[in-house]
Amino acid sequence: MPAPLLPRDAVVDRLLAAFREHGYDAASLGQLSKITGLGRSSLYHYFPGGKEDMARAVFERVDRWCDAELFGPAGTAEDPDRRLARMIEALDAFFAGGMAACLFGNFVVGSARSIFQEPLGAAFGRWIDGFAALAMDKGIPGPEARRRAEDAVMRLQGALVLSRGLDDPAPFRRVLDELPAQLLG
Amino acid sequence: MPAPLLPRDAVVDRLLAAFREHGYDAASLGQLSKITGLGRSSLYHYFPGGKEDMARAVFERVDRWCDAELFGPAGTAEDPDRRLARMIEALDAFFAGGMAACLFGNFVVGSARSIFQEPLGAAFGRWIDGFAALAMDKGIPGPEARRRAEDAVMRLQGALVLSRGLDDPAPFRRVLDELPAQLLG
DNA sequence: GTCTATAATAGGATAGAC
DNA sequence: GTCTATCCTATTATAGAC
Repeated sequence: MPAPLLPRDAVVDRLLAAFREHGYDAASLGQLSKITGLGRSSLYHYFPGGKEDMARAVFERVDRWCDAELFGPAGTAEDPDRRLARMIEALDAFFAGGMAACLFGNFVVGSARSIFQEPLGAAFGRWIDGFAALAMDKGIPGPEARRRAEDAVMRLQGALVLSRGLDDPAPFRRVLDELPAQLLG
Repeated sequence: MPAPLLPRDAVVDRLLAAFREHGYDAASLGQLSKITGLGRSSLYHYFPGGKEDMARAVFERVDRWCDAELFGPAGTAEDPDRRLARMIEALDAFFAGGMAACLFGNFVVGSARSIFQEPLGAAFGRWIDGFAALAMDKGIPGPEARRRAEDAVMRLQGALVLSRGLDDPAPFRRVLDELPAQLLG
């Protein structure tokens, strides 16, 4: 048997890039094959369930990324301000300064919405929970922390849409800069 | 010649519903034909340029809706608070309480992004300008008004993503409720 | 202005060789 | 694990009758 051209994780990374840029329905197997450098059959070897399997793997990868880079630090003893500073750095890199779309944001339309409805709600819920936990660690009372956390998620999602719509990273930049005061101030 | 089954505006309305729900790339002519009740050939009669023409017509229709329902009232002598209250009502209806996606938001991904890049930036710009004009009418200084207006657009877009992601109208509802204080307070 | 028919292409998915 | 070849469906778009 030939050796794998790419480790599975690398394949999933490239699939992620495609689903972020085109959305679920519009990401064609041809594009996915091209961007991974794998033939259709190789993709089906990794993902027997076809495109839906690929999207599921990508979805889970982003979920794991969030746990590791975003909300993993929440469990540490580090103070909330420093943890948030590291989250902001991670968000900036992950979203390419606001010019890369959010997979979850893309999946609220089209057939992805029905296919991934439950994990999608859970993923957004974890974002809110993660931010709320941070605010509560800072001493902000539960209901207010939750309100701020929801605001943070909305502002990030909205900033990604606006930055891409205007083709200008400034809105996303500003939301990141204001996040410490908005969430923990 | 047979009479038109639907006035052109009604056709565009139904196309809008499809592009909102599926996005540009994923909205197939089959779906568009089905949702309008028109055969493919009739669609090509209305829109000789095919899907791109249909999307253009839909885009312009939303633009006109914004002028009429959202920023048209900005020119009136009515006080800013009342004008905003009417905008909020219009937004609530247009976005079905947060459960209907935004066409502009959908068009920041896939091939729609490259096709509509310029009108898309202009549309988001008009949203910001419209809200900023309202805040300035209320006496808020230019730069601060502009900052609040950008925030308003981001929050609305983000709330639509979040409400659809959570399958819960509450985030959009809250953003609408808080809009008067956030923009004019 | 709408219809049926059709062309040409791209879509998702599978089979079997190596 | 990758490849080529293939199947079937759906896709965009056009032609021509009424």
